[in-house]
Amino acid sequence: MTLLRQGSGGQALRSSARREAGLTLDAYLPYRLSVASNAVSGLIARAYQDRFGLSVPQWRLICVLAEGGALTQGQLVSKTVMDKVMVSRAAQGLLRRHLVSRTAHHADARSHVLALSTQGQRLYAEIAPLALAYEQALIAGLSPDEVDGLKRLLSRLQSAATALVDSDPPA
Amino acid sequence: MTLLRQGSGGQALRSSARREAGLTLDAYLPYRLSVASNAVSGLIARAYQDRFGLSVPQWRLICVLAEGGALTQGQLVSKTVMDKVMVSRAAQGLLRRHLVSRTAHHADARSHVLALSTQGQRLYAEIAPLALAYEQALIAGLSPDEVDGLKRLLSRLQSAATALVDSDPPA
DNA sequence: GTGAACTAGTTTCAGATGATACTAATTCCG
DNA sequence: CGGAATTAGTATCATCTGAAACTAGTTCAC
Repeated sequence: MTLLRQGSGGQALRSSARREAGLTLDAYLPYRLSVASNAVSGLIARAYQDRFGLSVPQWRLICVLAEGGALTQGQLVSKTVMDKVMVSRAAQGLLRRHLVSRTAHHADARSHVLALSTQGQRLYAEIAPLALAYEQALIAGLSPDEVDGLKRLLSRLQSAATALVDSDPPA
Repeated sequence: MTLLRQGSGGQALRSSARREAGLTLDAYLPYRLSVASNAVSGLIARAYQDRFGLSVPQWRLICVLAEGGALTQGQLVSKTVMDKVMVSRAAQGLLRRHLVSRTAHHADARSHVLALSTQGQRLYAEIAPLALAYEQALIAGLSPDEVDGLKRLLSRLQSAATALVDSDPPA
């Protein structure tokens, strides 16, 4: 791993400095996490895009609306971990394609309530099995315990990261 | 979790359809992975940007060059899992700041060999401890076994995803 | 009630990103 | 050798993204 070519005139940091630093990209968790996530996201994104013309943000909205019924964009923001701009844009795309309906909020005229249209529900019913098939394909060979453990650790990293963002830096 | 408000006039899919689909965003691994990764990447990216004016791609190059000595951009591509355009741009930025040197490849005039400059090495020595401190802060509370397991599972997901990209779809 | 402070959502603008096309050098192969 | 096919790296363009400004509606406090 570290032994890949370096013969060609390389003048790497004397290994003492590296050992002192203790830092290798391949062993660095944030890097590993990012690379794995990009690989998976890319796969999923291409699948939804190619087959249904949906972006990932759009798919997330559909998914949450299918679970949760009618929601305002603000509620969607908190349920999807996307910012309001992204939700707004994704919603507009879905609206154009009549996959969601938008009705005035009964008590707040600024707010709109989004819900899956019949057509949107049909699309959801079509995509959901595919989404699950991808998940299955990805975790094939892992035990249910491993999958649970993985999810738990991911949550942990996520909350650690958000905590650090707020309460600032470790150095 | 699924019980968050939905009282407000919601007409969620009858739960039978959901159970049949078996799909909940919060339980969907690619989503969890993406959210966790974004949180961590955002944290790291901001840290490097604010304190050193480095983008994550630039930091990756520095890191690999510190490990591996002098490398061509092509070698950097394969070591960083970034495409050649990204490597090219990151390299240009580092070059502008004289953090890397670029010399002609002895045997191939198309190719350039990049290496950390003295200044670049200084910067690396300064950042590395911070990077490790962030990693430590993120995995605080996890046992070494858990961390190893996590890395192993991430690798597994990554290779499953790339395999699926090539050999196409599971449905 | 009326103005200050706030929230929902959209728009705008600037920088990041990715696919594609391009240039220059190299290799392959007859 | 000499031209077709490849490769290293860059530039171009169109899209995506995020931050901040903006609009419209609401709440709060006096």
